[in-house]
Amino acid sequence: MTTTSTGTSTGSYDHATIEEKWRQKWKRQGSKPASPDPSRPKYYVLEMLPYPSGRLHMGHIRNYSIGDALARYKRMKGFNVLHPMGWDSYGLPAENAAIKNNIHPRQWTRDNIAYMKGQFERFGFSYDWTKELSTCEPEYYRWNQWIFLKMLERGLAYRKNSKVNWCPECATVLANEQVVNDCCWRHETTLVEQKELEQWFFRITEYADALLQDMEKLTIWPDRVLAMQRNWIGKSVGARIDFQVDGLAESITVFTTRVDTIYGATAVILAPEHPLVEKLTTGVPGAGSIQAQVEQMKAARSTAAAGETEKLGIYLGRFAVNPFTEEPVPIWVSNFVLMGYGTGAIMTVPAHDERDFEFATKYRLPIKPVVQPPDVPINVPIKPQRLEQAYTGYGTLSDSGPFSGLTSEEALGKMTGYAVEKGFGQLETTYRLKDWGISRQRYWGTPIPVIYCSTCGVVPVPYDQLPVLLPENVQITGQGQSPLRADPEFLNTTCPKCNGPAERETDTMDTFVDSSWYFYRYTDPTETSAPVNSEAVNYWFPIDQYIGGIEHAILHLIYSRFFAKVLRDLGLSKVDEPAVRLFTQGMVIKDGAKMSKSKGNLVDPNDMVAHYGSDTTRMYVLFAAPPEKDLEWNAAGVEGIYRFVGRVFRFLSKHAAALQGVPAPGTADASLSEDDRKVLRKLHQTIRRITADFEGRWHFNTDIAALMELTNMLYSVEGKVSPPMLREVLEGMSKLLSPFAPYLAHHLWQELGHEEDLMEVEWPGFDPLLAKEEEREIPVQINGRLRSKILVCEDLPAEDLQDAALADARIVQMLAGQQVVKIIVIPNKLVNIVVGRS
RNA sequence: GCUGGAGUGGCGGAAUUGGUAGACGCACCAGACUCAAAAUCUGGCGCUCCAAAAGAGCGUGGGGGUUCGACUCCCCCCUCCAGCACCA
Repeated sequence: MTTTSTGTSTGSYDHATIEEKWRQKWKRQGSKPASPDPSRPKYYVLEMLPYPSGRLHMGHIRNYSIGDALARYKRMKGFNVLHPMGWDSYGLPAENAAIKNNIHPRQWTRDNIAYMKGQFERFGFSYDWTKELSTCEPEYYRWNQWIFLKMLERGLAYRKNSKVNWCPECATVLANEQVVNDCCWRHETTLVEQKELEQWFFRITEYADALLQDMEKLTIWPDRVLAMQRNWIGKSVGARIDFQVDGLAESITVFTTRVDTIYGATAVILAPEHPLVEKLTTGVPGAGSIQAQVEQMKAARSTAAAGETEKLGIYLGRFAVNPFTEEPVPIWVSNFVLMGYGTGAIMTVPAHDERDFEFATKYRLPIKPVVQPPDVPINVPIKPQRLEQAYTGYGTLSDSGPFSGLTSEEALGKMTGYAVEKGFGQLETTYRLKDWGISRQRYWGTPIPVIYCSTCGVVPVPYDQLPVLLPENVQITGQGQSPLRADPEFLNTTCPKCNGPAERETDTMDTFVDSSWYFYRYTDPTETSAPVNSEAVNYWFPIDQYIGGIEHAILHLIYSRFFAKVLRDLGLSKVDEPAVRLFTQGMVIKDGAKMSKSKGNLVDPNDMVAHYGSDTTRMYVLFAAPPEKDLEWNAAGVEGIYRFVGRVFRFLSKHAAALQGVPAPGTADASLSEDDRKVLRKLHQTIRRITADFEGRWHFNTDIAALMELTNMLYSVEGKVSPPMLREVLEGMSKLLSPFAPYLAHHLWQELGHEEDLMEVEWPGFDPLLAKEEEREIPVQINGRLRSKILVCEDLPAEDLQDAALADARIVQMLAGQQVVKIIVIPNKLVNIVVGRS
């Protein structure tokens, strides 16, 4: 299908020659560095930076084709555009490659970057490479350390011993966000274990409310991303209530969002891991057996896979006193109560909670309704024995002492207030979001800049000793302990405070730290005195458009929002949110599954480029589906785009020489032939359509369809259009094509005799008068059914349109003997004649 | 279960405030060019009835509703995808 023609202007389409020519030219020119320019509106368009895995995949190409189309459009619209690219270059695959192939991770990473950068260039993506950064280089990661130290000063970084997620496959700790269905996010079938370790955490929970609140500013983020984040943060407002343990000087604090149901509480249930379990069971009859059962429950839970597990209960042999009713309720332990949420203890209200209902039914606990649904009269309480399921909605309180008769909404406030007043409760807001564990027991990451001294304790590395360089010659084992521990030169140091012998922290940071703020650094990656150049950041921020995959909806995008707030509070930036607009593109699917190495359904961008060229590949991924939807790969579809590109090329090749030096056409109606007017109209309609799309919903598939229609029309009027008009339309076409198929567009532009760079040319405007149709086919309906069509001139007034419709021969015939009840006339749209039924 | 999204020809998809459903592309069919093929150019192409044309009927997951008119708005239901999931 590719030819070996020389690529002369009359040959068939030879993408290889054309694209190579422009690639060389662009390479010679180099990137034009974007810099702050207050005289022009700025536009920061950002695509998520890739991990340098070795080569780009189709998902990347889709992501970057969308971003590049936008960047090119905005540039032509006169914006000062920042469009950077870099490398998220720390991470496990480099280490695994090192173990497997005996190559240093840095070497492996740099080789990959060099290769992938070549791919970027081959695709003609218009990045400002002067802003390139790579997170594994000290110029970048030293600022991870700097930010860490600032966070440490502010209590936003802290160390604690805690249960953490451990992936045996990765041999490292994972953040909660990296655990998917109890498995590792990178090893979907490897169950994550719980390990007790000393770890560093970022106090993201400090910003939980801000992260939730500021979502209101993210009005142009996809709903599903906002929903996922809201869900992940999981705020719930409720109360803590203390239940005194009968016969012990202890109380059990439960968390509830439904204090209004507390008169219906018939038990208190603890998580098996609850610290009070041992004390509570000491001295009760059968203590040994009870404790053994609890231990068994704990063990069963830690190995249980995801999914529904049967609710099991163990009665502890003790009672606690409901502070509202002052009646004793039994204390149980159950596997459905989670230690990691709330207080690890709940009150059970079987009548008003489905889980409690199930548990109470199984263990024959009393079910006492205390909230009446709005449609049931208050003086007819639901009989417990007739209760078939819990009523979980709000309603009116009954059997609730002095609170009876209140609505749930009223009761929540009043009863919490009462508990606070009496000293056995307090208002409490809980979050599902947990602090971000950032320690990783791996080599290829940013060293955590902390020193442990036996006399001074935890000592931060002084700022003037940054960066703490990652040593290069280290034995990478993947054995579950940071390889840095085995490097005495790195490990052993002196304490900055007392000068005594000390050890460095040997864990490295989660690589999500790297990608949480890289887009700030892009604005000036050469800054040496701070993580960011504030002047540059203040000019470019916020990001006007961020584009990437939905898979980062929680991980990267929540961490980035957190960092934005931290950097703001450190005075490094002024924005609350990093990106005002987020666009999440759909996945690339083939044979019913997401393209992936493991599924074996990859289409290699390199093969596509070799066969069809960059323009065809880029246009295909934009044409096959609207960008937010999943894209089903279809090899025959690529052929279709290739044909279109060739069609444009051949048309131009045939006419370009004759059009050199031809003057611009007049646009005065009278001077133009019918075909000239027709093709000019189509051009202006196409400009209108594509411009509107860039400003709106980005349905590039329909824009490319519009360009196909324009091309089809060019063929249909070939030989009938005047040379000035042909030139006008082809120039317009070059501009309209340039965001999607830059090589072809530049080629057309040059063939038409232009010296200037098409990228610097102004985006075409459209003239509504020129875009206007002269005639229009109007459907005529009878009782809503299409019966005829009439051809009338554009904007024909309603009365005339009605007359024309009623004069139509077919309509006259069909209306014979009918009673016309009403006629609906919508100018430029339709006529609908309503006739009476007889 | 909760949250978000989707369901339109053989396929990908189009229809921006309710107004000709199926733009554009793929596949398929036919014609031109050719000794022939490929490539290219041109035309056809939702389904059913009819030999065909003319024409008629049906048709946007299903059922109801609002309207002169519904892929589009309202109510109920089904299916699929994604995320979360014993969160008190």
